[in-house]
Formats: sequence, C-alpha cells, structure tokens
Amino acid sequence: MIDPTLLFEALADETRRRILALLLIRGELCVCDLFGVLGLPQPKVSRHLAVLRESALLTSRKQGTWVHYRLNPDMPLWAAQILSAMADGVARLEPYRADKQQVDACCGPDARCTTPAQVVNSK
Amino acid sequence: MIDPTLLFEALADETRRRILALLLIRGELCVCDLFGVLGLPQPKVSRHLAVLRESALLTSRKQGTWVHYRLNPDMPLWAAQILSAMADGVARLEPYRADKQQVDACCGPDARCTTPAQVVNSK
DNA sequence: TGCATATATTCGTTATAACGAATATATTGG
DNA sequence: CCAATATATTCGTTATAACGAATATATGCA
Repeated sequence: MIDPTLLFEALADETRRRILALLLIRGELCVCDLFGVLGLPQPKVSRHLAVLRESALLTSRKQGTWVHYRLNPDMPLWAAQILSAMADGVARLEPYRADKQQVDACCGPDARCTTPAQVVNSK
Repeated sequence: MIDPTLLFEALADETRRRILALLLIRGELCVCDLFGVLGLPQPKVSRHLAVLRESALLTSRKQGTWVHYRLNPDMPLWAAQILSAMADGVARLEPYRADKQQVDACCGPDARCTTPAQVVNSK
C-alpha cells in the first residue's frame, strides 16, 4: 500500500522528517500545532503535509476548521520500522530535539494546553 | 557517525536503493558486477557509489584495478534497521526482484562466476 | 449573510540533483 | 614504456523539488 519511492522521497526533506518525528511522539496533531511547534509558515507546512498524505504515510481527520494528522495506521511493517528507526537516528539532533521539547511544553500531558488537538484528545 | 540527512538523500534515488539492496544480499560487489547487474552505464553507477560513500553508507576496498564495495560495518543500529526494512519493502518489486535474480545467476554461489568479486571471494 | 479563523493551493522563481558524453586516473601485464 | 582494463570525475544541460507571496476554500459564529 506504500510505494517505497514515494516514502523515500518524502523522507528526503527535513521538514517532513520533523513532522513525522512529532507525530511518532504525539500520535496526532493539527496543522496549527505543527506549524507553531516547527516555527514555519503555515503554507509551507501544509504543502509538506500534502506530500506526506500523497505518499500514504499520513492520514487526516477533519473536525470543523481543524485538520488532525496522524501516521497511517495501515502502514506495512517495513515502513513503520523505517519511521521508527528514523526517529531513533534523529532523536538527539537539532532541530528534532528542540521540536520534542517544544511540543511537550506547549501541548504535552503535563502542561495545560489550549490547542485544538489537545482539546479534542481530552474529550 | 551517519548523518540522517545524507542517509535519506542517498535513499531518495532508486539506483542507489538498488545498489544497497544488492549489497545487503551479496555482502560485497565490485563496480563491474554492479553496473553489469543493474544494466546501467559505468559512470552513472560510479557517481552513485560516490554519493553512497560520502554518506558513509558504503566502504570500498581497492584490489588492483578493481574496487569492492560493501555496507559500512560500523553503521549505527538505526541506520542498519532502515536499510534492512528498505530491503523488505522493495523485495517483491521491480527492478529489485530482477536484480536479485540477475546477481544470483551471474555471481551466485550456485553458478560459475568469472567476475572479479567472485574470484576474490573464493580465495 | 458577513466576518474571522484554519487550512489548502497556485504561481513564478530559485536551488538542487540527475543525466549523457567525454575525459581523466590508476593499475596490470607485455 | 605502452596498451588495455577498471574506475572516477568533469562539464553543460535538463528535470525535479522547495520556496515565499499571494490567494483560494471551507467552516463556525455573530
């Protein structure tokens, strides 16, 4: 269900790897969480999300004006292993490390959070 | 020791994935084996091998006029897992499947082989 | 309906990467 | 040294991909 060519083209971009790494940590995030944490312009993040959607690595769930992204739960084992190993490889490096701290600070379970994703998750 | 950016840029090209998949199967191959099996021009394969060398995914061993390539044995676990999962993902697809048959037919242990790599390995 | 917010897309430009063709280097053997 | 073979590199061109800026769409709410 996942084309290796599309998967590796998707992983060739650092912004997309950052998005995937965040989703591996958080399970689900909305676009506003993502571009907030990454510190990047919204259209840029949206374009990269489109690439990840088209490669079938992500699925999206629309709720009102918010769109929540998560890893495709039907991903084959080999693809999930690649994402997991990627997360291992980048975990100690910038900007991935700062991204993790940022998302924990702003949306983590130990902090109050007003982002849409958190509101939805808490229901 | 391996830069994730360089690794994923290396994996974004199909020729390089074919080379890596062959080396995962065979352990070691010389340039002439590689471009023979892949059916690609020698300079093209040589350029891709240079990219793989510069990303530290491959090491080379020169013996006379022949250069033998293999996976870098000092690769961190996360990188080795990515390569292994990549091989799983492509194993049933073309051109990877044909590559495997081709390398087994021309250089495999069950076939007579006159390529330099085989000659060296048999010593 | 009209405004505000969240997200997506288009457009023109720029940077990056792959290519074929040609050539360079290096090693072996005569 | 010279020729032959194996491998690597350079060059100019072409295809691909990322970008910022602007705009479009779509939903919720007053």
